[in-house]
Amino acid sequence: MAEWSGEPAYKQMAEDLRSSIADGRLPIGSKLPSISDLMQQYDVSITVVRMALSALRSEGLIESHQGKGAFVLSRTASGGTTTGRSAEYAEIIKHLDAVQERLERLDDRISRLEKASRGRAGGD
Amino acid sequence: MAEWSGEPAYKQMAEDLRSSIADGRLPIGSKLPSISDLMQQYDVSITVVRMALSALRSEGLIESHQGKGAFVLSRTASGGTTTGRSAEYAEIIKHLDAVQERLERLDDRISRLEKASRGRAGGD
DNA sequence: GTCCATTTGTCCGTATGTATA
DNA sequence: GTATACATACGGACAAATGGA
Repeated sequence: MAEWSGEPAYKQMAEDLRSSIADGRLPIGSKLPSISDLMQQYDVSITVVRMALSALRSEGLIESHQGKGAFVLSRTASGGTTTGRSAEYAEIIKHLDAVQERLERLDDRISRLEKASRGRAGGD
Repeated sequence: MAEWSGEPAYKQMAEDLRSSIADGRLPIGSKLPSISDLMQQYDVSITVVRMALSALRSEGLIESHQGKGAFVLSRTASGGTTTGRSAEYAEIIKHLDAVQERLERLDDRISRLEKASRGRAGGD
């Protein structure tokens, strides 16, 4: 994590990943680098990586799956204390956004399966 | 944590503390036992205690302060942030969560189909 | 104000289990 | 069956904040 002071490494790392997600360098649905990769890229221990990912997970930005990896769920975090009453609206939109993205991917995968199924139907 | 199986120790511990908070054995404002105490009471490692507390912290149930301890903030996870007029909001989020869970299950079923499809394609 | 014990925060390393590819 | 990848769990070290002696 090079030299910094003031803020803990895992928070800097979380903020960095948060930025990457927000500006699209890590698009919705994309897979984050593995923990091992992140350890090397940021030159930190596995603990720091896990704490950073854990933070993003509780913010609803990513989700992790055993054996698969961590994937981007949404571009915007639910910061929580946005003082405006429209924060709730934004929160709902965020959730719906994530749902839409996931539906699109599921749609795509089902289409692929259907095509494969049709292809097999005449050949058997 | 004695003998149990099925669920990880930190989740059982979190659930136990969650219950204690919910039913008032750990009133709002009260201080939780220290990490060392919890380690002995539940007979688990410091890691498990920290994971359990971390879970409660992300739920907004407790907050921790260096040198002081961990204190109960709220009795319920969703009740603390949604005050009064946003009951509608909580309702919507609940529905959205249900949708997300159904998406997870669809994801699993599609994955299974894809695996079977790949097996037919390359296995024979 | 200083010293000291307590307590959480941060960070490091490792081992094993389990799901996925 | 092997390799990858995360989940769970263990343990320890030092720093920083707190509070009491």
